[in-house]
Amino acid sequence: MVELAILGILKEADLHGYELKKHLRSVLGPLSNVSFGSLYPALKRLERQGAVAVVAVDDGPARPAMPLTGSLTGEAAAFRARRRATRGPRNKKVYGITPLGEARLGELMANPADDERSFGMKLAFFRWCDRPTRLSLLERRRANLRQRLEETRRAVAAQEGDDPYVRALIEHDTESTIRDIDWIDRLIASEQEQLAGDDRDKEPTGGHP
Amino acid sequence: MVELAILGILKEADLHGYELKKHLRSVLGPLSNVSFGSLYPALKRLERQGAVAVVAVDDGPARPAMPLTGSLTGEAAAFRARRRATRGPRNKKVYGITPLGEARLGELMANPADDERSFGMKLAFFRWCDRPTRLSLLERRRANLRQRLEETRRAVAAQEGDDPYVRALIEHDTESTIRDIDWIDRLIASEQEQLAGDDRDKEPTGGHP
DNA sequence: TGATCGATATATCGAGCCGATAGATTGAGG
DNA sequence: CCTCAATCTATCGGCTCGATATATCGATCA
Repeated sequence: MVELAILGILKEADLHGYELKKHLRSVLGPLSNVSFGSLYPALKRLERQGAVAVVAVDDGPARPAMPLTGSLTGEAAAFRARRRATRGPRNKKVYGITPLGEARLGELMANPADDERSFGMKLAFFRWCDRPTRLSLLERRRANLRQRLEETRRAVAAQEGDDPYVRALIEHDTESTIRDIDWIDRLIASEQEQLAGDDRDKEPTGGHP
Repeated sequence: MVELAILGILKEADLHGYELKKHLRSVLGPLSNVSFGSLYPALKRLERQGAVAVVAVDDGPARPAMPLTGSLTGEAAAFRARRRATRGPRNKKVYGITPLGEARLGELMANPADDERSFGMKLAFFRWCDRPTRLSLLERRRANLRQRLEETRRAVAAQEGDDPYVRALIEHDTESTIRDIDWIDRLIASEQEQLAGDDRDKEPTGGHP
C-alpha cells in the first residue's frame, strides 16, 4: 500500500524521503498517514526491486545547480569538500521512478485489494490510468460497498441484543455506505459520459452538413 | 485495539476463541475485522496480564453442564477419558473476564486514541460507561473531526495542482466528515437530555403541586 | 562570534496486526 | 465406513506504526 503511494507521488516529480512524506500528507491528506517507519523500508524495497532509483545526492541547498564562473568557485568547492570530510555530507537522497516502477504502479493500481484507504489512494492517482481501467476500479468498488451493505442488513436482521448505541452505530454506518455508493455512481456516470465524448471525437459517424 | 474488543465482548459472556471472533464480527460488523493472527496472541497477552482467565475447557458439545445422577455417569466419563487419550481432547478454551480485566477495559475506553475504528468500537461498548465518560468521549471525537476538517480546508487552500479526481476525493471526504460531526452532535444532545432527566429524577427542586 | 532552538532529514527498533496457512476434530450425508 | 465441510486453536512472515537516535540547517538573539 505504501509502495503504491510512493510510486504515484514519484511519477509526478523526483523527491527525497522527507519531501515524499510531505507530499503524501498533502495529496492523500487524512488517508494513509505514512510514517517514516514504513516509508524508508518501503523505499529500500522499491530500490532493491529496481522500481525506484537514486537520481541525485544533495549535500546542501547552498550548492548552485551550475558551477559559477570566476575565482571563488574553487575556494567554495574546497570549503565544501573539507566540511564534508570533517562533519559529513547532508546526504539527501533524491529518488525517481524507473520504467519498471511505472509497470509496478500499473499492477498495484489493478490489484483487487480495495478497502477504504486503498481505494482512496487509487482514486488520487486516477490520472495515470486510462478510462476502461478507471471504470473497472469504480465498478469493483461499488460492488464491494453493496456487498458490505447487504451483510450489514443481514446482521441487523439476525441481531438479538438491542443496544441503542450499537443501533446508532449501525444506522450511521449504513447511511454512510449508501452515500458512498451514490458518490461512486456519480463518478461512474461522469466517466461514461466522457468516454462517449472520446468516441464522438474519434469516429464522428453522424452526418454533419 | 483488539484487547478492547475482546474485553468488551467477554464482559457480556464467557466465550472461546472461535465464538469470540464470530461475536466480534456480528457486533462490530465492518469495523475491526479481527483476524486469528491478532486474536490468539491478544488472548495470550491478556491471560498473561491477568485480564482474562480460562473458565472451562470443553472437550465436546455432548457433555452436559451438570453431571447426571445414575449409573451411566461413570461409564460416560470413562469413555470420554479413553477418547481423550487416543484422539486428544478438543480443548476448547472458554475465556472469561476478570475484575482486573474490567479495570483494564475502563482504561482502554478512556485512552485518547480515537480514530475511526477505535471510536466505533468504544461506541459499541458505551453501555459499560457512565454518562460523563460517554459525553467526554463524544466531545473528544467531535473535536478531532473538527480539527481534521480544518486541516483538510487548509490543505485545499494551499493546493496548487488541480486534479479533478483528487478534488472529488477531498470534497467527498469533507462532506462525510461534516455528516459525522452532525451525527456526533445529535448523540451528544441525546446524552445531555438523558443526563438532565437523571438529575430531575434525583433532585426534584422545582415546585411540583 | 557563538549559543541555542526548531525545522529538516535519514534511519532503526520493538511490538502489534493481518492474511495465509497448518493441523486437528466433529457432524452430516452418501 | 468414508469423505467433505465446518469448527477450532495456533503460528509464520511481512508490513505498519509510534518512539527514538543522530545529525545538519537556518534564524534569532546576545
